[in-house]
Amino acid sequence: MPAKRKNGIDLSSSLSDIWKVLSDDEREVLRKNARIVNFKKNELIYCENEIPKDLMCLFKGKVKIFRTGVGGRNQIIRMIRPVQYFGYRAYFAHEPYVTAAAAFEPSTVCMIPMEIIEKMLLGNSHLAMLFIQMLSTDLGIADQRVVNLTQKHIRGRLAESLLFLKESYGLEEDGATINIYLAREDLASLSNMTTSNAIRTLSNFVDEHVIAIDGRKIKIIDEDKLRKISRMG
Amino acid sequence: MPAKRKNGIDLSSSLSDIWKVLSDDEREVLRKNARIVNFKKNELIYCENEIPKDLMCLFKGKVKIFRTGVGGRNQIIRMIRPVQYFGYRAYFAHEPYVTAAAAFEPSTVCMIPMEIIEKMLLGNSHLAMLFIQMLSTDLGIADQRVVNLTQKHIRGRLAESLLFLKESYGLEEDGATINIYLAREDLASLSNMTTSNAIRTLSNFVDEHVIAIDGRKIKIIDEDKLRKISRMG
DNA sequence: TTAGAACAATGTTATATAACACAAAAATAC
DNA sequence: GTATTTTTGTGTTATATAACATTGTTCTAA
Repeated sequence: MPAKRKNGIDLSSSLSDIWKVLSDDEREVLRKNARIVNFKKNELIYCENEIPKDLMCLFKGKVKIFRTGVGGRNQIIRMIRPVQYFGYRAYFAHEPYVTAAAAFEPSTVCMIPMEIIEKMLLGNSHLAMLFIQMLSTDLGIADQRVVNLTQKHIRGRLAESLLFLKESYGLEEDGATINIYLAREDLASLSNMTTSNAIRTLSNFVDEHVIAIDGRKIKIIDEDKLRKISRMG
Repeated sequence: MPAKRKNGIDLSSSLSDIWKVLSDDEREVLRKNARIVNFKKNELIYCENEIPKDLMCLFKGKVKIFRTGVGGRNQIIRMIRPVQYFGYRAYFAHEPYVTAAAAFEPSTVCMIPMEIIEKMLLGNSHLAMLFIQMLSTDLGIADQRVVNLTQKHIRGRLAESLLFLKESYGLEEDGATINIYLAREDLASLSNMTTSNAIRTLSNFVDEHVIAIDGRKIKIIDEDKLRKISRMG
């Protein structure tokens, strides 16, 4: 039996991870309570200090989780790709959001009230394990990120970001172009540097034949070298 | 009925958070499977790349979770106080440890095999919620830490660390001395700076009458000023 | 009690990176 | 299609912080 559709989107295939561990009754509850929301490019999905209300699942598009630091300088904390969940951490910690989320490009997000999820969690321990696993993975990434961002030099940080983008969003048909187009400013706030330095370092990489750039398209020419730069700094 | 004792330690009062959400049967399982291990000052509790096996609960002492970064430079990621749990994240993420843990001072740790905990989790969703909450809180802290460590200047980072130590370990009877004595080197690797700079900045704070130092004892003289420095950088 | 190591303090130099300024190119609006 | 804003690119300067060197101090051990 195919799942009911909302705005032409098949919930059962899109919410895959969660869907798998649910009973028919639980699935019906989700169907009834899920909202599908579309966001324009650069539109805010939630913002700092807001009270978290929904579990969000990115169906389509690309989303950045970021935080405004000293002197209004933004720092990208995490990036979300389809089909990943986000927005639930603060609810579980009983805090307002400490980050904000915005769509990089036109995006479709499925929202399910956290109260529903929380109730479901108490009756379905496999669902709980899923959240424990996601949180544990993210915390491990955050722990490593702290060290990478603070100890590596500019070149190493930018190289790492490029590799991270490749892992996250993959390559285009040519097998080289990273499948996400970021402004230099976003690349900078992902790599903890100023925009000027992102631009400069990117140019250096081009001179060294590690990458090629065409506007916002970045082609990885020599991945080994990029990895070496990322490791060494 | 009082809980059985192991090496003179009362499990039921020490494992408080977890204990509360367990049934009598589950408590009995923990009693049977818990080991109490003592660690000397500076002794390693677990190390990087090791396979995680136990949930650990610090009963007595102080523990640092750290990571070896570029060029062997250590970075303290988290600090543990009694009665906090640690060592479980990597197991849930199905990874080897990305961090190491060491005792700052003579410490007593209760260890419970993660297999036991995982099984218990599937049958007790309140226990699962507890882990979800702990992980969510830690992830929020990590997210904020990334921004603080990368964007604040040395003075701000050190001030923040001192405040953090005060919040975590409290003050002594005099109402001013921070209740943990760290080497300058540890203070540095907690604040992402070199040992020299930790020493220098500490001396500056003394000159400015923000703190007073006597060896490794740090007395907070002007907390407001310290907060201001932490905010501004 | 002395020898040796670990730790703390301080000054000097080197350097990575931010900050600033400006020009060119591209995107967007009118 | 021109005007205006945003983004990208590049050179210059300033500065925060690491790196290094040296000395004094405290702790540890034989």
